[in-house]
Amino acid sequence: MRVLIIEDDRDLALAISEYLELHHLECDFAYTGESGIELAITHRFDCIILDNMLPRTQGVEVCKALRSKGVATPILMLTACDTTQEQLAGFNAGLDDFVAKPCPMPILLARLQALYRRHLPERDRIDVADLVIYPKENRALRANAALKIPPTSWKMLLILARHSPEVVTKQALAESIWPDEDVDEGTLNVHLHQLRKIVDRPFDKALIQTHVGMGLSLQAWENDQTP
Amino acid sequence: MRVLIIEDDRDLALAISEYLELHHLECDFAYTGESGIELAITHRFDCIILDNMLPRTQGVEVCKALRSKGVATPILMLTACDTTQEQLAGFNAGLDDFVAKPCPMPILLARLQALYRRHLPERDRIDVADLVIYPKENRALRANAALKIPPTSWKMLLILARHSPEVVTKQALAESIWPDEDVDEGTLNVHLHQLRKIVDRPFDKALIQTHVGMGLSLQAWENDQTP
DNA sequence: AAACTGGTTTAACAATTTCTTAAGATACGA
DNA sequence: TCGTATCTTAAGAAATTGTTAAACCAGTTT
Repeated sequence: MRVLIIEDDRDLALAISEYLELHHLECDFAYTGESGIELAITHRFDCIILDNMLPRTQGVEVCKALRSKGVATPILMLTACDTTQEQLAGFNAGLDDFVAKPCPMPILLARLQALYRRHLPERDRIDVADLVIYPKENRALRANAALKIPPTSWKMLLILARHSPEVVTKQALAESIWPDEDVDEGTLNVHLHQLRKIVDRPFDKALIQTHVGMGLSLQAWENDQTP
Repeated sequence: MRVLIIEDDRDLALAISEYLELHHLECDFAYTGESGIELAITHRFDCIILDNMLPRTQGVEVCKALRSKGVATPILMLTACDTTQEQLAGFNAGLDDFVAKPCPMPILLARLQALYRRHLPERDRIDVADLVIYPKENRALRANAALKIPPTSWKMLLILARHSPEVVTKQALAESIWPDEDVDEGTLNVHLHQLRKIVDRPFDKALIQTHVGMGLSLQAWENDQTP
C-alpha cells in the first residue's frame, strides 16, 4: 500500500512515515500543497494523508483541486480542530475521512487501512489477456488450461495481477512476498523464472514483462517494434 | 468477515479492532452515528458493533434508521447498563444482540461470530460435483452412495463445503473445529486423511484439494498441468 | 467389572513439494 | 566492448503434507 503524506511539518511527516513503514506501507512526501498535487497526479497512490494546515494552500483546497483533476484516491485529512462544520465542508470537497490532531499512530494506521479496504474493489477474478486468476481459490487458468503454481510464485503472480498493467519494482515484490525478511535477489529471480515457466513458456505470448532497471509487469503486450 | 465499529471512544474502538484483526476480521470505523449510517448504507459489512452512547444520536436511533433504510446487517449493541427494559426496546428497534460494557474481548468476539453464523444463510443442501451434503441432516452422498463420516471429519467437510470453492487455511479449519483449544496440526492431518479416505479414495476424482502452504479447498476442477 | 466399540489423539516416519544456493549463459545499455 | 542486469539450470536443503500404527478415552455391552 502506497501512501502520500502531504504535510509541511517535516518532523510529523517523518514520524508518521516511520510508523507506517514499520507496518510495511510505503510512504512518499510532499511538504506543500502544490507539490502534493503534482505528485498525486503523476504517481499512483493507494491513500493520501493531507494536513489541513499548509503554508499557502488550505488542505481542503488541495483536495478540491485533486478531485477536479480526476484523482479518485481516498484522502484522509489531518485536522487540528474537529468541528462538524469543518467536516461537512470537507466531505463536500471530496474528503473521505478525518482524523483529529494529535492522533495516536495506531489509530491513524487503523483508519488508513480501513479507508484502503473500503475503496478496494473486491475482485474475486482477475483477467489479463487469456489468463484468468481466482485469488481466493488459488486457481489460475490460461487458454482454459489449469495452471499449477507453487506458493511463492503464486504470491508473485497475485501481486503482479493486482497491479496490472503497471510496473512493480523487484524491491516492492520482495517486500510483499517476504515482509519480515531480507531475501537475496537471486532467490526472487528463480521464483520469477519458475512462474514464467508455468504461465508464459507453454504459450505464444508472454504476459510477464521485464522492464530492465525498473521492474516487472503483467500485461498483454504487442511485441512489434516501430521500424 | 467485515465488521463496522460505530463507537465514539476512539481508544475503545481501536482496542476492539486490534483484537478482532488478530482473529482475522477486517474492521472499519465510524465515530458518530451519522457517519456510521452513511458507511453502513454505502458498504457491505457482515456485522455492526454499535455503541449506545454516541455524541448526538442514540445508538438505538442509529439502529432504527438503518433498519428503515433496508440495512439487514446483524447489529450487536454495546451498552453500559444492561436492563431488561433497554433490551426490550433494543430488540424492537431491530437489534440482534447485546453486550454489556466493559466486556472481555473474547466474549465480544464469540458473540460476534455467533451472530454472524446465525445470520448466515444456512443452505439445506450443498453440491460439489457428484458430492451432495445435507448439513442439517448430518448426511452426505457421493455418486448416490451414502457416506459414513465420523464427527470431526464431518465438521471439516462442512466447513470446506460452506466455503467451496475457496481455499480455507488449516488454521481457520482448526479454529472452527476446536474453538477453545489449540490442536496439533498432526491431529488435523489425520482427520483430513480420514475424510479423504471416505470422500475421495473410493472415487475417481478427488474433490478435496490441498494447496501447499495455503490450505485446503473442496472443488471439482483438476489442478493438472502438462509436466 | 472386563471387554467391546467407535472415535480421537499422539508420534514416528515416508513421500512429496517447494525453496535456496550457486554458477554459468545470455541479453542490455553505455 | 565491457560491466551489469537478468535468465536458466541443477542439486541439495528445508518445509509441508501424507500415512500408518498404536495409545487413549468415553460409552455400552456382556
